[in-house]
Amino acid sequence: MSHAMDAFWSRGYRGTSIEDLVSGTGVSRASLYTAYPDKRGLFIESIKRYLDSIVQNHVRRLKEMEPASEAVRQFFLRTVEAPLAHLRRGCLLTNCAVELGSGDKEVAALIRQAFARVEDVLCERLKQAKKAGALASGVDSRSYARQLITLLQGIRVMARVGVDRDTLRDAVHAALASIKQPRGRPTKGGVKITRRARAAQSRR
Amino acid sequence: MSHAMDAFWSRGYRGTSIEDLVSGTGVSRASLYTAYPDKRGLFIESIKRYLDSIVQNHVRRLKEMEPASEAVRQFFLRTVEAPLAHLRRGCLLTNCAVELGSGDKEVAALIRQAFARVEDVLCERLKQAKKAGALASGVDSRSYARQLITLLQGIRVMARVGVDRDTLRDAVHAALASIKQPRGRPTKGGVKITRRARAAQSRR
DNA sequence: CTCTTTCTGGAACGAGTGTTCTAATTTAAG
DNA sequence: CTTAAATTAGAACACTCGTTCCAGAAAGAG
Repeated sequence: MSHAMDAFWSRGYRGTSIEDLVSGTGVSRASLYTAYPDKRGLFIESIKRYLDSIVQNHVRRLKEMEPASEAVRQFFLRTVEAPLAHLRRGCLLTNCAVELGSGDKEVAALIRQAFARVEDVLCERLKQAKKAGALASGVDSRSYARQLITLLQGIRVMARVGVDRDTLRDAVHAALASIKQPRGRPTKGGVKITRRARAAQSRR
Repeated sequence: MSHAMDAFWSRGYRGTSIEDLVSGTGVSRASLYTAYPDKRGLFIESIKRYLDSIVQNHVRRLKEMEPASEAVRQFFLRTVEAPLAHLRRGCLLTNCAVELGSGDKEVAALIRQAFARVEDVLCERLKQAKKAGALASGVDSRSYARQLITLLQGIRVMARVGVDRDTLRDAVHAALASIKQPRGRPTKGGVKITRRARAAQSRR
């Protein structure tokens, strides 16, 4: 159920009641409990749905874009330049990670696994970027990937309490300093930001 | 109330009930409500207590240690080498930031303000480190500070779901790569890690 | 049509929530 | 001691929570 995912995403696990899910969608209480064993079961299914849609989408773009250095760069720029509502909502995985911690082992494992997957893809692309000369040869791809995915979680936290977009932009640009920027402004699939659009997004 | 702070820290705002606070300490329901207007009031007071004790302590060490480059380095090493229980518990501010988002404006402002304060101190010390030649002159102190405090939030998220300590260590070392390390191993107040202690801490 | 299955709204349940109130008990002051 | 203030345990209140149950409506199959 997509509405369940949205609810958990916006209001968290404890913050979302069965009533919210029932009234927010056409499904009845009874048939909800025939489809899923309990709230937690529905929650886990929502996480998996999130992984297969939102996360999968980001990963795909990260994997497919060329050159690799630009794929990595855009991966973070898209995050930090996202609409304000998206920034405030954060990431379902990040939110769950903090709310539930490692108390629920199944959920924790699911989240760790997703983090590891993104780290792997980042690492792979960083290696390619290094081979292409867009990344200093002294940089360890694995460590750098780990740094970046940790930074991503931090961005999600900061954005959620309303830290200025400029602060997040600064953090990202500093972290991406080791990646050499291409000559012209990127346009093919890249995030092209006009001054007008930028001003509109920064508004809070 | 120190016990309230601990409870909110470990189990979050929604996860902590008045009953938890009453049974966990010697105070009665009635006198709790004479001391604080409601649960939220007590919660805010707990956050302030956290700021004045835990955060203040970390900031003090960050400000006082010499040289500045080592102060910054140790600030992050202490975090990542902390006992496992501490890592799992995370940071009260990070946890609250994610759990409550920017819904509660007073809480959100309190947290943003704390983040900004740490950022400022980090920035100040980075400037000193640069002047001392321990930081490349091309690095912008403000941006770097923002990168580091964002990374810190990320560490808190990752640690909470049980991501390997090695991963976090890697992330930190990569992020601190721009800071030149001193000649000998630091001992005066620094975190000295024997191989035995390291093995014990990494265990999970 | 009938029969069977699936789904519905809504009642009901027991437990837990934050908060208020009362009455008894402890503590401190004069 | 007496008197007054503070603090206690615990009942009570008005919810909300997740979950189960049930009578009826809808839908599909034969």
